[in-house]
Amino acid sequence: MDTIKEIIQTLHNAGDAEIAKHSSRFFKSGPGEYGEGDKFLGIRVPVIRQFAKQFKCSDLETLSALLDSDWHEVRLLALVILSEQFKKASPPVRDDIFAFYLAHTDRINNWDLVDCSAHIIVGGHLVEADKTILYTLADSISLWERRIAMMATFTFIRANQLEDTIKLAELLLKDKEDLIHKMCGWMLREMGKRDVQRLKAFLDKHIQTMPRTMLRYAIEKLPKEERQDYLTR
DNA sequence: GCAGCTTATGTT
DNA sequence: AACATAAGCTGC
Repeated sequence: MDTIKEIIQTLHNAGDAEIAKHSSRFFKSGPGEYGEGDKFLGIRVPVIRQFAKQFKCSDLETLSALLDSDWHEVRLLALVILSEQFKKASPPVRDDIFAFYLAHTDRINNWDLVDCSAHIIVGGHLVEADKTILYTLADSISLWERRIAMMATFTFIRANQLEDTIKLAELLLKDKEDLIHKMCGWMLREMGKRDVQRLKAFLDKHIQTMPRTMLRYAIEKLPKEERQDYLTR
């Protein structure tokens, strides 16, 4: 059994000051920015994924302690391990992991932490279940809970369930955060790969009020002329 | 404010 | 190896 201290020490040893400096800027950890106060060890994602294999058997208590870390990569490690465990878990264990995830959203507090896990754990749990909780998350004051809600629909889209992506995008249409505009545009685009008529219906309905970034992401896979048409309407 | 570019990462 | 995706950055 690896102790929490051993895991954190292992990550500390793998850190690189230059990468940490770059990550700190890239993930907006400055005052007033969305990642305010976050601290970085400077470890690239593929290296974290290697460590996740090494520590894949960590229990929820250990993962909870890792999520409590001030270090961004320690939290990322915990979420990669948790996501991998979810994929291989039995239904009752999946229930536990899902509940654990929702109980720790305050520590899933940057876009990469959401994007590596929400579609696997929240999407994976809800794809064959009641999805009401998504609308609670989408209504949260937390930017990250709202992003988790939309990211979860990635799994629904892959299962050809397109309805929730549209409903959530409509709920989030007036969101003030650029990171939500991007996420909605991304999922709308993915939805459009399955049903382009449905995407166009959404665009025709909302083009006057959609944030520009959401629109641009959503139309990215349309033919050039159609893209141009939507951009100049 | 917008369109296009750069870097890191994941998938096939 | 080639392609697709995210984010931030930059010049208009």
